[in-house]
Amino acid sequence: MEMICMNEVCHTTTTLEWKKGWGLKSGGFATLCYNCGTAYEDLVYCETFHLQESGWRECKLCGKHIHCGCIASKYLHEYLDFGGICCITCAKSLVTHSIRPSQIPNDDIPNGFRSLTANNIEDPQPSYVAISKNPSYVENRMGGISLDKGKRVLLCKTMDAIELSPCPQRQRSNTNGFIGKTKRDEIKLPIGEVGLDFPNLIHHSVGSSTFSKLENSRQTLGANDMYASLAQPSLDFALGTSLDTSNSVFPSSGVAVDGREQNKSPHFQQDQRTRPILPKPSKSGLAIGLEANKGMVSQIPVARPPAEGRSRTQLLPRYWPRITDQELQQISGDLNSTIVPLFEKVLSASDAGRIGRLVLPKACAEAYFPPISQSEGIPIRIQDIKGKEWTFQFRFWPNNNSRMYVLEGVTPCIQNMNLQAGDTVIFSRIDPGGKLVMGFRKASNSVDMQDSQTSTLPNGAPTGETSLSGAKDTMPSNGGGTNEDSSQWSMLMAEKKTRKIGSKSKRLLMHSKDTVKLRLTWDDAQELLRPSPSAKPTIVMVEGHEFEEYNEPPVFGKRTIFTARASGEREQWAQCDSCCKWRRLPVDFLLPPKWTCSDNIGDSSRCSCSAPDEMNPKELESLLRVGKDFKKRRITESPKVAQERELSGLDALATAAVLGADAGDSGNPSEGATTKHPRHRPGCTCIVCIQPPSGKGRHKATCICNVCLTVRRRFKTLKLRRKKLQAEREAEIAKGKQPVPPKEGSKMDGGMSANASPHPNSSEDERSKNKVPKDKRSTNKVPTDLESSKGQLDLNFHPNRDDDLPVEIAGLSMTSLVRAACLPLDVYLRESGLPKLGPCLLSQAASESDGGLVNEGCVTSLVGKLNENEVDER
DNA sequence: CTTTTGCATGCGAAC
DNA sequence: TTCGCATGCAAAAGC
Repeated sequence: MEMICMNEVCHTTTTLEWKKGWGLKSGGFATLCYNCGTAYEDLVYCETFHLQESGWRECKLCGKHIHCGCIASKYLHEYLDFGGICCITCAKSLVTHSIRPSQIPNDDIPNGFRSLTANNIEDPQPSYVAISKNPSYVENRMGGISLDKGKRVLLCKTMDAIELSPCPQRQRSNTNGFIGKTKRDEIKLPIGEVGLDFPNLIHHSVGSSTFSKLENSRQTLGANDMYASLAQPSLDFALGTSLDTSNSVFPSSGVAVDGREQNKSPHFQQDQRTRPILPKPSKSGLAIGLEANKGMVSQIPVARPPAEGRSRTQLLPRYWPRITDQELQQISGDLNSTIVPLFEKVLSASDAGRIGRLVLPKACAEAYFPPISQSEGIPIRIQDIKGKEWTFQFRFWPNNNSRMYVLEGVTPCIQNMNLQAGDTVIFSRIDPGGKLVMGFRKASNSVDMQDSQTSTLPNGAPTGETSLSGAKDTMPSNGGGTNEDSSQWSMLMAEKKTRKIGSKSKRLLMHSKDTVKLRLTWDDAQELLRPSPSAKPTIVMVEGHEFEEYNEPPVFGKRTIFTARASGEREQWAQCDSCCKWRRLPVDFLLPPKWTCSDNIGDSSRCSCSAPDEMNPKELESLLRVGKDFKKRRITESPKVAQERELSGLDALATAAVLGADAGDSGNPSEGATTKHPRHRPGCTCIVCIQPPSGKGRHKATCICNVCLTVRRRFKTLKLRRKKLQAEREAEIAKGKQPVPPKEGSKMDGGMSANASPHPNSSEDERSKNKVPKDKRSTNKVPTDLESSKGQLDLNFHPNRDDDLPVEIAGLSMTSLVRAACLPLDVYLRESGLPKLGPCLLSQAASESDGGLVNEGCVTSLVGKLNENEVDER
């Protein structure tokens, strides 16, 4: 039974559980909040309801007969505080005048729950009415409910309550989707299918008032079960439904299967006492949830408390099935049926081993599998929803006065599904029919090692690693050698992992899909992280590399789109939160979470929402598509690819170096957001991120890889540029102008000369060989000897890194800098009015250009220009 | 000799 | 302290 817990601390929609043993006035039973354990002593356990669970009752108000024992109920019924039940029609008449309990805000009442408190607030005996769409559920959990210390709570559930007072669907998540709106007919099953003999039920439904008679009643029902089972030619095992009244159809093997029938098993009797009632098969749960949530289907695999009340209150969360609403919807939609997830289990080494025994959690076995009294058990059939049926022996072993339930003969199924230790099998039920489905979910480690197996639903919808379909689409036809090796390896790894982690950590194991989602989310977050607007970075040097440290945590910035023009000019586009127009921004402009045109102070022509769009609709569409494509690519990127991407930062740099710095940016617009990020995100290809830690793995002095060659060439060009500047300065000095002092600790030079080598060890040698004082090396003084710089190339130096540059410096905008960077050196020099380089230098520069580095000149120009700025600043 | 079967044992979680 | 369950182990059965 669900209600809102009245404990102020808890106050959640929770499941009530009948408990016995405190000598409470309600006959030793109390109702406990499943969440916080608060005992509701006054929510008494109604004995009479038990007695009537499978019978018909006469409504005290209108005289209608109400069947209250099973899903074949013709009339919905309600429990009245003054005793007994009444039909829904009469209950509605009560509800019409009902008021809401003052203690519970309307909004706090979860979906499917509604106040039906008696209309008279002065009523010293307020009414509590439970309306059940699933009568058995309520019956099994709740009988009459009385006042709890003056608090008026109405406990009601499902359809008719919602019909009378629709609850917002946003509440649905609170109940895991098991509550919602559905058609009344959906909870009905044909009587024949249920297998009940109604007159018989009526016969023994009235009159008794002792618990033992309940047992008798159930025994009789058990007999009916047997009739039903024997009458059915099918061997299908109807899950769950078999446990209460009828619709289980056991294998016609003639085995006496039910401890209830034979009552031989003390074990089972004990269970019957402590767990008084087994739940009815709930078609309500998922069907309702799915019905109510079309169009808003969660794709997050949620650990769902099983629909059935018993298991919901007794199964450990680790056995709660995890499956997304979308998957359920797809499956049930395709099959015109409802998938009711029951429980799942992570396969142990024993389960997945060749022994072919799958140990079932006791609670699950007793809740969802047919009761067995004989150790040898019964054969049951489990099928996937494609119709592939597997027959297992469901049995138990006596174990320390208890039982250990196992499914025997699961090896073919396990192998067919290519499952290994660590993978998860998911048991579900298909309604109507109650057939058991055995799905699976691959473990993350096996996914990683096996090319990310993706199961496919019957309709072809990808489901990630979860499948209820029996893995038909993904299963190899036969375990070939490679696959076998892979399986063994995976199993070994899973076993190792299991042993390493230990069962203690079972509950902490994160399902692979969760990790993927988490990772994507983190990636997303990283992309949006910005330094706090008020934060001033502290530049720290770690092994000679500069790092920006922020004392304040990063904030989430506004998502922008980066583009690159054909000219190579990089742009950043941001959408105004107010007018939704897209505005162009400098590439290194960091936006706060909320940004409007008025914040666009850098562009006076478009610092107002009234300013027209800079782009025509076509360009805008193109821009948005670029952003979307990148996002899509990132989302659909398999973890493996993502990992490869993370590992290939160096290659990315090399590619960027060869193709030009903008090559990557133009393809991945949003990746441009790496500028000045407070934390470098995974996959970042910036020079800092790709630098191996602690100097390990750095390139040797003789390395001729693309990166090193490129950096060397750039370095040479830089030196040429500096030499030129030096010459200019000297010329200026000669003309009597004030020389521009070199900047102390120039980032550029510091990186190039002091820390610059990708080969730190050799660079030390070089330094000692060249006998350049350390303090001098750290200055911005331009080396005069190119050879002295050999071997001191710095992979940490990013020629394109503009993140530390001021946006506007001495009249130079970033745009102009980038533009300048794209010009060939000689063109740039000409345009800048700078004196041409000497023939030898020009030829050297030309030879570099001929070397295939299209952007070399651009980079050099940019660097030179920037250096010039630095010099000018000084 | 290998595989299957039934049970025992011990660890860890729940109570 | 109890219970559940993963797994070990020995006897039985099968090849």
